[in-house]
Amino acid sequence: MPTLNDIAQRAGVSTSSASRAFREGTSITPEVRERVLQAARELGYTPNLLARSLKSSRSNLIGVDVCNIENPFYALIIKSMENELKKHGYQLVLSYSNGDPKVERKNLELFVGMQAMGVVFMPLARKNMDTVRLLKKRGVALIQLFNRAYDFVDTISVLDDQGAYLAAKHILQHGHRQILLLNVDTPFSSDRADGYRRAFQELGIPLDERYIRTVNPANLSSQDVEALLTELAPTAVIAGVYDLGKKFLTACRALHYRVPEDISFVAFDDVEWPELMDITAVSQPMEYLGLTAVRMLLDRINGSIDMNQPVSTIVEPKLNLRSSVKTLRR
Amino acid sequence: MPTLNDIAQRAGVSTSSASRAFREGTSITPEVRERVLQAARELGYTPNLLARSLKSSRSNLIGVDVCNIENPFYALIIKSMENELKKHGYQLVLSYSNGDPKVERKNLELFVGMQAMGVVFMPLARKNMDTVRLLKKRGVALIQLFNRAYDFVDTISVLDDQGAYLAAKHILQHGHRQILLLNVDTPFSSDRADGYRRAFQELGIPLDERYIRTVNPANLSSQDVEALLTELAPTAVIAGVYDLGKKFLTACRALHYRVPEDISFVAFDDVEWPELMDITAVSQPMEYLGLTAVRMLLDRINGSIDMNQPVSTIVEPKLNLRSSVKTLRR
DNA sequence: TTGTAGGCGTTATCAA
DNA sequence: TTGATAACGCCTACAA
Repeated sequence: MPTLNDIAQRAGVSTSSASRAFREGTSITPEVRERVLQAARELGYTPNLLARSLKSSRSNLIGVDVCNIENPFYALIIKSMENELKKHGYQLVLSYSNGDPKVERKNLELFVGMQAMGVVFMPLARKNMDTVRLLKKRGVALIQLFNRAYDFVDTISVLDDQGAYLAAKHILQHGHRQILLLNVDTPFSSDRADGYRRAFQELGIPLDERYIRTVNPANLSSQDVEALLTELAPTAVIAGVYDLGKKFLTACRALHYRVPEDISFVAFDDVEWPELMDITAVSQPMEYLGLTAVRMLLDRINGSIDMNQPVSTIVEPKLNLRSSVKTLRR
Repeated sequence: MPTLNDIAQRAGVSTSSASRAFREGTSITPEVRERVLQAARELGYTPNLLARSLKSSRSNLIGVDVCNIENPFYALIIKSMENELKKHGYQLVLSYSNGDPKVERKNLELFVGMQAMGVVFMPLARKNMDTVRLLKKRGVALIQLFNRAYDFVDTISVLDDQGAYLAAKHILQHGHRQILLLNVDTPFSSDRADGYRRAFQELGIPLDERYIRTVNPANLSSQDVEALLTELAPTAVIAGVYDLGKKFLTACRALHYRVPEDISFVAFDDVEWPELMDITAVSQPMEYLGLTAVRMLLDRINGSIDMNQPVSTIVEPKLNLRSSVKTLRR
């Protein structure tokens, strides 16, 4: 494994000159640089980024902890972040916590150890106060996505209640009254139930709280969903989160319900199948989320934001109208 | 930022003792170790993994370059790899090349620079011979996924022609004859067209080569697919790759074709929507692929495989039967 | 078991 | 512009 020294020797210059040849804006004669680069080519030399980072105390690493990669929604955000980061010379390091706070903690600590200059994570709960504080104290640029779990950390979140509001209103306006909201008990940005209630209120329609069902997507079986559907006999369903939409559709198949003929439906997160299946869905701007996250990180890293107080960006979802909501005559 | 030295001082021991306190299997008095760890806690110290890697020349980094993350299929492989890698103390570093060989090269070079101990990539073409050779020469454990582009590199691939064979046979046995294969021109593991032809041959059914259409998923518009469907009027379609399935379904919507009433369909890659839409699909064992990749990497890294010759693992896909293929009476 | 000293590969400082 | 020298933070003989 050739080192800078080997190159320097072969090129007949000092190590410092060799070092300079590999960096921009260093004072070096073009001729010397070329000689060094030539030697490097011959020996197949590549700068050791570990040593470079150690010396310069700039790792250019950004740690990203994702809670659930199976959701293609997150994949798109990662892609967006990776693209933007690379433009600025940073490298994305990926971890999954699967929503487990203990794993999240491990991952965050690892990022600290790797001297990551920035970290993006998606806290499901406020369970790692010490570790997050440590990151902050270390001066690591920090962003929490979707959930404002730690109030001293920059946040990017989505106005989920607005999504539920749009969905519920849309369905109500099509004449439905028994609208099942499959709500999630994760403490995300804002409670979908609020938006749901707001829609009823605004339209002056009485609300039956039984139709708001808080469930845990991780534990919920398709059978559970089937049971809910038969128990409550809703004419329409809002899936509060991506996975729940899948479970709803699976349950529909088992019960031989057709959408929208037998039951109307609005999905959350418009990726992959809603478009294919012509299903109306609440949509979040994934690329924008990723882009914003990176920008906020870089602003912190470059000190463009020198305030101590945390910044919060809230993004509004929209409703992509398709044909999964039937008009009911009453 | 506290260093090992600071900890040592505070604990009243030497740097080496402090160092030992953080590692397993080192000879150190429990009492001393505790004092060191206590000091670390007080100062919020975390070992600098960069320095550690530099010194020990073990970065524990595994670089993964993905060609297309939008395909949830890849996301699942990444998840599987990340899980397995973490168990063994390695960290996944992620990059996207989007199928661009130039970007792929950049990414591979970056991995070298980061002193990655292993690299997994998905070459679309054999365009980076120099760089891949360099990796190999450097002793980086190397795996190419899906495409045996470089013959001196370990490979994990899927028998794609088998997938196409199973699909075509299944459709033929349901009485179809005009079966459009949307084939891809990426030089993947094995040509789907071969499997398609094999099915016809085996059943002694004459084949019309016009029904094998090699297309480029990246450039192909839904309109193109519509045009193909109207031109050839197939009674069934096999989408050779994930994205093409989506485009097919979109085209169906535009043309008001129903699956399977008006046209039968088999998808490639059984993730996300085929199950929801009750569509028969060729399925690849994603978790197994990821797991195998990691095992092969670790074997190389640990020298369990000390041969020079490359290893190749080929996985067979299966056909998940659902109800998107109609039986034709002829 | 503990401490000392040297070095991993690079960059920064300072003279020349 | 160039080169010698000293770090960056850690690990590891080796000696005590």
